[in-house]
Amino acid sequence: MTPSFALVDCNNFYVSCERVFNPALEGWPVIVLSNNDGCAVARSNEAKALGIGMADPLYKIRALVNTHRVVTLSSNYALYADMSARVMQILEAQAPAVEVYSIDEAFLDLSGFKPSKATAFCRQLRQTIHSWTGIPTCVGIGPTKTLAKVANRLAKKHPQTGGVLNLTDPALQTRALNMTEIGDVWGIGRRWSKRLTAYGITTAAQLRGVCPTWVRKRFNVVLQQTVLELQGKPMLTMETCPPPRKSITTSRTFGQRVTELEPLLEAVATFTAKTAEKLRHHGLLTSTLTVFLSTSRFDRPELCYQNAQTLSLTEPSSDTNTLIHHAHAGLTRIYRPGYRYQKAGVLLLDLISIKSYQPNLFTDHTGREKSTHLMRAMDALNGRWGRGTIRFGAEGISSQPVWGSSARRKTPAYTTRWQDLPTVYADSPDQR
DNA sequence: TCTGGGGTCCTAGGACCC
DNA sequence: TCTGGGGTCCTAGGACCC
Repeated sequence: MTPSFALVDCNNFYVSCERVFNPALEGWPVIVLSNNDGCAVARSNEAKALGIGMADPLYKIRALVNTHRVVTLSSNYALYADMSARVMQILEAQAPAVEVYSIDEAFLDLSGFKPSKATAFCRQLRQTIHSWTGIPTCVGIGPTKTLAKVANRLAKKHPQTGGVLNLTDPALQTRALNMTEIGDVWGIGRRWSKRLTAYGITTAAQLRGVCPTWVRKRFNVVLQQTVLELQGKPMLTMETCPPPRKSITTSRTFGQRVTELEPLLEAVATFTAKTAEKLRHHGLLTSTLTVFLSTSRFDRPELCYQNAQTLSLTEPSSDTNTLIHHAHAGLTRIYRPGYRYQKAGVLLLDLISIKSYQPNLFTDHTGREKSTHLMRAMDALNGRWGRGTIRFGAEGISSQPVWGSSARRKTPAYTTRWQDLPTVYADSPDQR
């Protein structure tokens, strides 16, 4: 059976989610900002057409935003995560095998399909997703994941494809690869793009033509795989069940610079609590915690400082209290007065499943049991009434701490919080 | 003044061991 | 003055992804 992959990718995903609940945004240039309203992380086609680039800092595009009345929104991850789940649910129900690749993308295994059937199936799927969720998508089809990616990119770029492009045909493949710049190939970032260009390789078609062994020697196995995939030899397979996580982290840029240790301890406690919650949610335990803090990398070198401290736990744990203690110990060691800190975070490593945990001779069984009950109760309460309803004193009690991120234009959590449920009127506005 | 967050994988080099 | 070799493990840094 010839392998065939489809890549379903939501168009301008975050912006599309916002538009579902605010159709007035349709046709307008819209951008969604990163945490702290720092950079543009999603752009509508109109915003792209104005020249707003991915991850452009807001302060640099301020003039453009004002002149063209670009709508700027803070990111609303609760909404995007929920909308993503709805899209994926449709795929799971309709496609033979699905690999959720990111919040807005999934690979499908279409190996059983004839090429024309695959295209028709994807057109139908696209339509279903749109009418059931309001989210527009594009689909690329190819004999390898990398070629499906190429196809998807072209489907997005060229409306005449009707949102679906099938690159099963070799002649079409060549045409497509000739139209694709080297930096637009999946797996080729800015650095490699530059190095390849220095060798005179500037298109995907040229990259397909180079000797894989040469690439292996000059670059690495990852890029060699990319070459083979472009040649139509599948190196990457479907990963329908996600591999176990290796790390979990929470970090934030502060809304304003922080100089004192006190608020940093509070911020790090909050990040630790959040990370521990994720850890428990995944049924995992950690035995290594890293805490880090830094000034801005854009500061003058003499004002820059960054450091991290890694601590080992005597026993694997997912207890917020224990983890906060370690994080605080680490932070106190790396904190230096006199700097204007911009960011801090917590990283949990050496994760094991709670099922494979083995107590040792010195394990405090009563203590562990108590902790499990306490954490379970906390998670239940916060799940029911919202995150932070019940928290550790170390996290602070202010609803607007000095280190807090700013998110000035956040839309409601339309689909995940009862109070935020949108109201729909059957009559016309002037009758209200 | 203002510049995101959360991941994975590969490689080179050092430490250590026999 | 001459000063082995091979294997493994760990870590930091660099590259990529969305």
